[in-house]
Order: sequence, then structure tokens, then C-alpha cells
Amino acid sequence: MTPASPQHIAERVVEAILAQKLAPGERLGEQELANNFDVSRTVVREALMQLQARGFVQVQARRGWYVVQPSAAEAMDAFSARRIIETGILQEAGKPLQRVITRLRRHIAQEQKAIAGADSATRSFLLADFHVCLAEQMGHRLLADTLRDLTARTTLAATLYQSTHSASQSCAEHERIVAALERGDTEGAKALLLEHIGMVERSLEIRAAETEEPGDRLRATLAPVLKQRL
Amino acid sequence: MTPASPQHIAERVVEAILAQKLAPGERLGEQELANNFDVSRTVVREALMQLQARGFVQVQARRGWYVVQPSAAEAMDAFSARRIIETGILQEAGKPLQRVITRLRRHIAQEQKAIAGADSATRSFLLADFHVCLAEQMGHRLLADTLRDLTARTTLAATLYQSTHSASQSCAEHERIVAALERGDTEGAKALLLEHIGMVERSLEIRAAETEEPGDRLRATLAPVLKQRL
DNA sequence: TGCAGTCAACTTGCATACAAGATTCCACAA
DNA sequence: TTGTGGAATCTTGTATGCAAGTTGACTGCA
Repeated sequence: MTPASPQHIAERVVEAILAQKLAPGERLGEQELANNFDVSRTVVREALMQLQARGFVQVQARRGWYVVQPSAAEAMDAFSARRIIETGILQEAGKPLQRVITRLRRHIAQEQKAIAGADSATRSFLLADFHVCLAEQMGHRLLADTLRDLTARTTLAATLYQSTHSASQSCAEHERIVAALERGDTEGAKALLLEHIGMVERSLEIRAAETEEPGDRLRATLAPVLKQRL
Repeated sequence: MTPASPQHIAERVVEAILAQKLAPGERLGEQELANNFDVSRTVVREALMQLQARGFVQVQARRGWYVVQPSAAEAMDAFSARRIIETGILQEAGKPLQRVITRLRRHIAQEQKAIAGADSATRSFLLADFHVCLAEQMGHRLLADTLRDLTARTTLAATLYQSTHSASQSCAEHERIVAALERGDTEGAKALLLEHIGMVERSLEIRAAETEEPGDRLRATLAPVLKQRL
């Protein structure tokens, strides 16, 4: 097998995040990764530096690398950024869309297959990748890259804040968006997309923590789970 | 002086690109940078990996690192992405804007000072940073980061394709945008912003090369400069 | 038992050594 | 003069060694 490059390792990590196989806060030891990919720490380190630049991991000096845990504010910022970019992309939908729609339909078919099956990792990946795919198909390569990072971030938030949004519902919403696109209803597609992103965002348990201060999290975490002592 | 970290080095390189002190295609030797920052190649390499992940530099195996030279298509994609993000940010301008406007006015004052002075690097940096500042002030931290990368890319394109857009005109356009924002004219601000970005994009000499194929550039470059032989 | 202090193990940070490929320059021959 | 072969040089790619800091455990003491 070809020796793993930093790019290859970084890509695999991003995929793992998108597939919810890597949880926020999870530790990524340099040596451990090096053993897994059968390379030296140097290569792993370069990959981690790339991931750090994209905001996926952070390092605590001499303690270790960790997958980022987006704060409530950061999660909301990511959702907000996605809303702006994705609706902006739909806005400029004046071109021949048939090829785009065909491709998105194929993607949705894959989603359905993954939902029917038991592979929750593929399912999670495809549901996030739909949005990247949309951007790419509309000809926005740079925004597609940006959206990959943003969806990874919202995926981390979804894991962290225990999203209750179901896969099949997400998939159905994707279908409705494409249907609106097909009938040329740009405004409708935008509305459905906003609704879709809003659904995912609201399904996170961060409503009460919106104005949270750094210190509050610890206090909230350490507060008694049951209000009344036994 | 504190030894330079990879982050520090990467930041300096991005600043240099924004200030047009680093031209597209310019070589960035690992050893050379290491000497400049007085660190080992390891640190420089980690910085370059971060910059590669953000799309600023690319490496040719065992040849060297080079500042990216955006193709015509890539430049247009960057401008397109900026249009979507920046108008999207203005769209959501319903909050108290006074603080934002005050801050932007201060930025514009800096621009004017740089334009009056002779420091073309600061001038170029500030003109690009206005857009980042706008995103940041509107509370979009992630989009501000994205815009920093995108403006760096359009700046590279501007250097590469010999933009003829004048600094004072850009600054005046910034002023008009803020003025529209101040009078609550969101749509007007969006229109002015689109016009501003369009002006910069159209000032590049890539119109005739829009549908350019890889081989065409060489032929065009090697074509006789004067149509008629002496 | 409780607690303070020390030490060992583990992790990242950084520099260096060497491997491997690309380029350049120069000698030499046609 | 021109083209070719090859060595010397330069560049990145990768591994490894050591330094420095953090954590956790263990020992000894009260």
C-alpha cells in the first residue's frame, strides 16, 4: 500500500468527523495515528497542522491533540454561515439545472440506501455531503470546500449537543428542496433549505445555553442531574 | 524575541499576500524562510502545510513551494464566492448597526491615511481587510476567516492580472457602502457592494481569457507583443 | 487514613540527519 | 557551434533523537 501522505491522513480524519466516527473532544495522539497509518510522527504532525488551520482540531501544549468541541456560540455561527452561503448559492440558480438535479437525485438515492441499511457512518456522511454536493454542482468549488468545513463543524455540534433530527426526515427535506429546484421555484427552495437547516439547529440542546459564558459550562455540567437529593 | 511558531509564520505570509508583498508564483524556499525566522525547517514546513490547506501555496514535489497563481476560472470563482458571502452578510443587517458603522468609519479613515501616505503595502492590506472587518463586525467570525482567505485569493488574482482599480476609488466605494448602511438602506448597500466587487473583478485583464484552455495561456504569452514585425 | 512530595512515564516541540528526486552546469564529442 | 552525458548541487520528504512540560502514581510521613 502506498504510504500515507499528510493530505491523505487529513482527509480521512475529516471523513471520520463527517461520519460521526470521531466525536468532539476525542483525543488524537500523534504516536497513535502514526502507528495506525504506519508513518512517522512527522507526517501525522503535518496533517494535524492542516486540520488545525481548518479549525477541526486543536492542540494543548504537551498534552495532546483534540477534536474541537464547538461552543454554543460557535455552533450558531457555523449554522448562520451555512444559511448565508447555501441560500446565496440557490439565489444564483438561473442556469440549466437539469444536470445538477440529476446528480442530486442520485445523491438522495444513495442517502436512502444508507438509511435503509445499517451503516450509520455512511448515512451521516451522505447527509452532510448533500450540501457540499449542491455547492459543487452549482459550480462553486471554493464554497464547496468552505461548506465541507462548515458542515463538519455543525456535525460536531450535532454530536456534542445530541441532535434529535432523524436521518429520514433530513433526507425527505433534501428531496423537497430538489423538487422545488426542479420546478424552477428558487424562492421556495431557499425557504425549504432555511427550514431544513433551522430544523437541524433547533434540534440541538443549546437553546438554554445561548448566552452562556465560558465559566457557566462547567457550573452547568457539574450541577446536580436530579434537582432533589435522594 | 520569542521564537516564531508555525501560526506566526503562516500569519505573516498571509499578511504579505494581502499587502501584495508576495506575488503569485513566488517561490518560498523552506530553508530561506527558516533562516529568516530563525527556526528549523520543521517549523516552516508546518506553517507551509497550514497555508497549503487554506489554498495559498502549493508544493511541487522536490522542487519547491510557490504562492498559488489563480487561473482565470479560479479567480472568478473567488469573486463569485465573495459576492455570495458579503451580500448575504449585509442581508441580515437588522440589528443595531451604530457600533459597526463607527468601527467601519474608523477603518476607512485608516485607508485614507494609507492612501495619502506612500505605504502601498498597508494600503493594499487595509483595502482587503475592510471586507473582513465588515464580516467580523457583523458577528460572523467564521465567515470573516473565510473572507480573509477569499480576499487573499482575489488579491493574488489582482496582482496576477494587473488590476487597474485605484485605491482611492475603492476607498470611496467603501464609504458609499457604509453610508447606505447608516441610512438603513440594506438593498442599496448590497447593490453598491456588488458594484464594488464587480469593478475590481472587471478591472482584471481576464475577460478575453474566460474560456481559456491550459494550452492557450502559453500560446497567448508567447504571441508577439507587437502585432507587426519591425 | 489522609496528604505532601518526588519520580517515572508519556506527550508534544523542535532540530537534525539522511534519503530521493530535480535541476543546473560543465566537459566533451560530433 | 551544438547537442549530449553525467556529476555536482539544491530542494523537498521522512524518520529519529532529544528537550521540555504535564500527568498520574507511588512512597513516606504524620
